Amino acid sequence: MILQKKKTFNDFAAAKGLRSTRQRDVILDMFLSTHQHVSVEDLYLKVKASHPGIGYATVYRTLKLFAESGLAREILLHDGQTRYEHVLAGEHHDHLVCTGCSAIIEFEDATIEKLQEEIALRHGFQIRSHKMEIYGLCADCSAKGQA
Amino acid sequence: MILQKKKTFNDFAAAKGLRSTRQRDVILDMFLSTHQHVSVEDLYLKVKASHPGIGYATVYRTLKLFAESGLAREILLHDGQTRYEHVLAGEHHDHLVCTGCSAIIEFEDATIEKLQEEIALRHGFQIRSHKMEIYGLCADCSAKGQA
DNA sequence: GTTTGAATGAAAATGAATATCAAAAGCACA
DNA sequence: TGTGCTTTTGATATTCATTTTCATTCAAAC
Ligand SMILES: [Mn+2]
Ligand SMILES: [Mn+2]
Ligand SMILES: [Zn+2]
Ligand SMILES: [Zn+2]
Repeated sequence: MILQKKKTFNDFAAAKGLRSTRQRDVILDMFLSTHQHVSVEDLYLKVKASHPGIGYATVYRTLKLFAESGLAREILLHDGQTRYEHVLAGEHHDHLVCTGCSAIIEFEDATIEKLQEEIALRHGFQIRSHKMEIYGLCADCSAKGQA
Repeated sequence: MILQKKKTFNDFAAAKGLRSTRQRDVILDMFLSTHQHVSVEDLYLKVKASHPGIGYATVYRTLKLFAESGLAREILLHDGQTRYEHVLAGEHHDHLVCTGCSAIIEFEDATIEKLQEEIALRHGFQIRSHKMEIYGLCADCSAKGQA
């Protein structure tokens, strides 16, 4: 699993003629050990804890490379912070975002995806990507709100 | 139509105890005379042309008020600029965004909206808002790409 | 008219993302 | 293993949209 992902990135790097560096190895390890939806700041702090020499800009640049390699996906929610999440092969999902506690719930809906394609077709539009986010209160937060 | 919208804002302002100012009147008129999806910068320039005294910050603040009053909707596409669009009573739509020419096509799909509600229900999630954007190439741009 | 607090506008501050550039490091080749 | 060339890095500066600050102006209640 993790080895497979490292291979994905190494193949990408090789194909692009990128050099292999200690920094990129460390950042990749750290990214693979995180859970969903890390902000650049989050990951930077995590990296800095064990490798204080690694700079901010490098984390930014490297995460962009991960996204480009297909390893990660960049997501922009409504808080002005870019986040990155793991991309599982052939999988796609969208998000429920709690405005109370910032929890993010993932979901997949094949019917919606299909309908999106039909809409695009109807407008002669070629889909390259899409985003769909539902904002509101998660179960916990709406329970608390009423208590 | 326009009178109705002015009333919407005036009622909101009254309810909130906001004062009525020349600036807000001008900005409202200008906003109502624009077409879809104005950026703050766009509107500021338009306002400045006839009312050079009105400041940047006031346009920002006032557009936020319009959104709060239900008159306008804030939309954040992937170009780092907040835009505002008119809200027609009881209407909702989403966007197809062309990454070639920046054209924005609006669409509505009741089935998708319904499915979103079902998904939320399944997760005990209370929807407050949602966004759905499809990025890609519009008919014109994909035709040009092939030519 | 006077008073009082909200609104305004110019300018400064913020904050995320990107660019700059000298120093460090990877890598091909001898 | 060393040399030379090029990429990468990291500290810092810069950019750009947005927000904040704060002295001044103004709306509106008295
Ligand atoms: Mn996710
Ligand atoms: Mn629209
Ligand atoms: Zn929550
Ligand atoms: Zn186009």
